[in-house]
Amino acid sequence: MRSLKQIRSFVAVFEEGSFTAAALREGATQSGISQHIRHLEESLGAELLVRDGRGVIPTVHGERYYAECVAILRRLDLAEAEISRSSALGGEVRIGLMPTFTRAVLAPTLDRFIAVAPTVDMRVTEAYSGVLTDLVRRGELDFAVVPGFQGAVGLSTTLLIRDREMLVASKNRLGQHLTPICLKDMDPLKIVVPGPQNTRRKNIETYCASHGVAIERRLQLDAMMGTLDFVASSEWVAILPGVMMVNDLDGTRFDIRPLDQPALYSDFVLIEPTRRVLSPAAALFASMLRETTEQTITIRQARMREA
Amino acid sequence: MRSLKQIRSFVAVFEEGSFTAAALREGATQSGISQHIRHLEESLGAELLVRDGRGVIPTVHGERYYAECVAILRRLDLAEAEISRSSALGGEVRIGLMPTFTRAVLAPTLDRFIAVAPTVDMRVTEAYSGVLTDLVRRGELDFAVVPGFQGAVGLSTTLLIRDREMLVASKNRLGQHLTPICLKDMDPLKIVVPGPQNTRRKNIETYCASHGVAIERRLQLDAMMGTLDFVASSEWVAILPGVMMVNDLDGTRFDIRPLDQPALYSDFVLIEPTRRVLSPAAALFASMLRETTEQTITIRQARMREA
DNA sequence: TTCCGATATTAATTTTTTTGATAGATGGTC
DNA sequence: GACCATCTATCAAAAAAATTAATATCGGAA
Repeated sequence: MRSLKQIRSFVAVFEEGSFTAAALREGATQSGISQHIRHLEESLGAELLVRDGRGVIPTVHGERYYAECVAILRRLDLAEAEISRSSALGGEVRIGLMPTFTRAVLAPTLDRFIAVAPTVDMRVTEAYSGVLTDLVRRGELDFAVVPGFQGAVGLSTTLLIRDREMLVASKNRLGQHLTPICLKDMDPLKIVVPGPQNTRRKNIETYCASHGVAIERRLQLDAMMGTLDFVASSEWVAILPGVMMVNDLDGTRFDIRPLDQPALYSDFVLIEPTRRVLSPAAALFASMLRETTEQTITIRQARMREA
Repeated sequence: MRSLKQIRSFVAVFEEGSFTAAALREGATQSGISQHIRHLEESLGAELLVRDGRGVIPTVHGERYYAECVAILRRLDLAEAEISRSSALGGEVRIGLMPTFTRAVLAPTLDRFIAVAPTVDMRVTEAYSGVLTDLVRRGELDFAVVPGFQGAVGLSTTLLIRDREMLVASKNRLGQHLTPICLKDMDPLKIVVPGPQNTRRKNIETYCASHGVAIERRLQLDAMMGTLDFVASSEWVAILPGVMMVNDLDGTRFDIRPLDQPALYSDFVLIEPTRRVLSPAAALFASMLRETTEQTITIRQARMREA
């Protein structure tokens, strides 16, 4: 007979592309997962997954069945959420944020959230988008905020915010703090960039290449704190999302100028496992995070108009 | 942890209104059902059913959860149907029909069906609507055709056919075979009727009462074959759905005249368990049954125009 | 070929489910 | 109001199913 465990196992294998990874995610053994899938296939009388030496590939049946299974799991989660956690703010909220968000908008969001939901057990993980995406897919995080991208199996994506990229340098190195700048006027650049696995790296390279911005030297730093510290004390510059620089708008430490002609925008999306539904507390935190970020941007725009 | 068995048990209890009945339907023991419901309620942290001495009554949570559960089971059934019995006509089809349908339209439908689906294991149950409804709800029949009525928990209803009621008497007793008749012109009636539990009984009584048709004597027969036989050999009459009289349109055995001023119509609906999806074979049989019945009515209308 | 990284298989173990028996509760009835 | 019929709850034993750990097997890449 069919069971939810079998279905959850299948969904996990489908999304992870491997029995072993699915076992890890489900807190089970590879052997157990293997048997679940076998029983499922037997009882359906059809192959769902083709095993090749390096993992699994879904069959046509598998694709269709997966779509239904995810929808079913989600619906079940929703039905149960409506009953169990009926609008009560409680339990735990586990979220993942990139340094972009932890630097400036996390703290004020947490302040507001904790005031409203004092009993919630809050856990924030700081990491880069690849790690966060994995954690969300594996169900270890309720949601994460990552750069906009072209989806992933098993994840639902919602645009959280669109923010402008800034050229950041140490104080008095750029001048005209908070006024728009055309990057081409500044080249050749000595620029600090994240590693090639980082989504923003590609955006930056593409922007420079297509607008003829010459780069004199690149320094690859995958440490956000390190980048800021280094930029603050050197002649190097960095291109960073505006949202992380709210606390430096006073110009005492950095010169910050929005890229212009053309402006460069970055999307940040909220990702969550499709098979689950956000708890009320998690949903509240997400909406507070959006609000705080939007306020941040509004404040910056006001300052920019002054400047 | 939650399981499909628990959910199926809950759906069964909800629909049957009793643990004991649910156990019977699920082929389990009352004890097992009881424990499933308890675990479900524990894991949801909410009561779903209130136990009173004569069965159970759902709570508000129970109502909502039930609706979701049925939808989920149905969706799962659909997903699996798409894979397993992917459009192949096979397996078994178990249907329930009242004598109204078995008398004349079953045979030609079966002829056509068997020709198209020779490998299907076909099982027909003849019974009255109450029994058929129970059998469908308990999942022992794929579908049944019963008089139109106001739904039942867990059953989906589709109108199959609307048919005209006929006054039936032995040959030459009414005269003007196949021409419309106003029942009031014939009263007082000596009429054979089904028992009060029969849906059509109520329709007949209501019709007579509201159109001032006097009934001299009633004879209650819950045997359709017996009714016909008795009517054929006596001065008693009966009011019967036209669909069961197709083979007697030639007038050699009965005088048959449609009720008129006003005409009396009866609805027949197809009922199936909401939680399941009709197999392709069952769906095919249902559509053939409808076609045959419609042809039957068309033939009768042609004959009536001739008369 | 050989190795590496997968999945499959198997038998023992653990956990869960199911059962049968019984107790308890409730409403209807005389 | 006691009795009766008909429910559900509980519990411990039995049965069934899931899970594990160890190991076999398979398929591709170097």
